[in-house]
Amino acid sequence: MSASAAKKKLTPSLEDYLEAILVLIRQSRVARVRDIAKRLRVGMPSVTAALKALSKRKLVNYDPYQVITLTGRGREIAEEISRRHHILRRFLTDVLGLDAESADANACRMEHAVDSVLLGRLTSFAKFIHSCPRAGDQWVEAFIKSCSDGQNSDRCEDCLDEALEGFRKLQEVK
Amino acid sequence: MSASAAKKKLTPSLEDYLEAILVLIRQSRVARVRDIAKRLRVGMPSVTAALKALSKRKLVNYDPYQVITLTGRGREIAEEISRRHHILRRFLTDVLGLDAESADANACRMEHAVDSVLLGRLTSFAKFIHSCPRAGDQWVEAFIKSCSDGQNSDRCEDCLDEALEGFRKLQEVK
DNA sequence: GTAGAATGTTTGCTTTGCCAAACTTACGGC
DNA sequence: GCCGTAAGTTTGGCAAAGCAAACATTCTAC
Repeated sequence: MSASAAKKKLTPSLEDYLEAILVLIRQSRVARVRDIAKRLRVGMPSVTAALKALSKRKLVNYDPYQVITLTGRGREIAEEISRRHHILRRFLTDVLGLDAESADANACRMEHAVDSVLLGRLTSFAKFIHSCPRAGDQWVEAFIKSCSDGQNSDRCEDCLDEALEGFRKLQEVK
Repeated sequence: MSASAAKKKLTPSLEDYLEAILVLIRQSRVARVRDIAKRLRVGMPSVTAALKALSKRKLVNYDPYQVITLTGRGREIAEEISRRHHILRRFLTDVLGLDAESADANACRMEHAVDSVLLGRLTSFAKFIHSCPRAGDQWVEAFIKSCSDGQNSDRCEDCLDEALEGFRKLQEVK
């Protein structure tokens, strides 16, 4: 009904632009068309078009040839997207043991696909692993090692011993 | 340079069509335009267009008004996509404890975003959890419970005891 | 302070994906 | 066997996203 300019849901592409602008501003105080283009691997005309679209939605302040800034709402949204990216990337590196580059590339694509429930679960799971006595950092490392070793767990017993010892200490404390 | 019709990478949209066709064929032996449209929540003209595109790539056998079948290559690709979907959905339900509907919706969107390395990690991780003495099914259940309980781990000690007992048995066996 | 390079924008075109309306084909009931 | 409806297709249109080439502006180096 109301064809108002503002609040419709963003496309993945526009989300990418918004996120890129935020990152560049954080990095170097300003976002330039050239840098946005390079970062997203698109041509400058595409950036201009995107800026107009974002401007129409009141998410960036855009005047031709002028400095690009985010509006309040634009910054909010960009930060939400950035947060998603960050959570995903951390999960991929810290839990699944992907290398930084691969994690970032996957996070970049996944950030438009996961809903907030799933995102919450990923966060909880990472926290749970970290704090649960049955798991913990060494346990995650054992998993990651088992991946790069090709096959798994020759050292399952050592790991178990380690865990047992940890547990005993934990129980003695109480 | 060869502008050959066949092997270019599929768009997410075409992947969806291919997967839908496979699912419908599995379900009821034939795929009809109507059912594909309903499944993907698009209009029938979109389906016709997609079928032509897939036909041009030799992934489906398409003649107007005729029965739709997959070619060998088409089936291969469709099964690969279906496999991705399945792995993702299982991870989301079995490890992160999402409900079936939410898991499916997320898997549906994620299947176009994750690369094969990540997919492999998800598989390995699920297997690792399942078979590692420090984790196992009860451990996963404890996580999922901690999610629905709002906050976590009153019963951390019980869980620990359980784990300890399991370990002792395991070590006695050897 | 001005010319050339760098940056940004416009124009016009392409592709992909979707839809509604109009048209065509096929099938089931009589 | 033919007729109407359901299924499928075509046509024409729209929006998003991209690019190259041409044009405009700004900056920088002299």
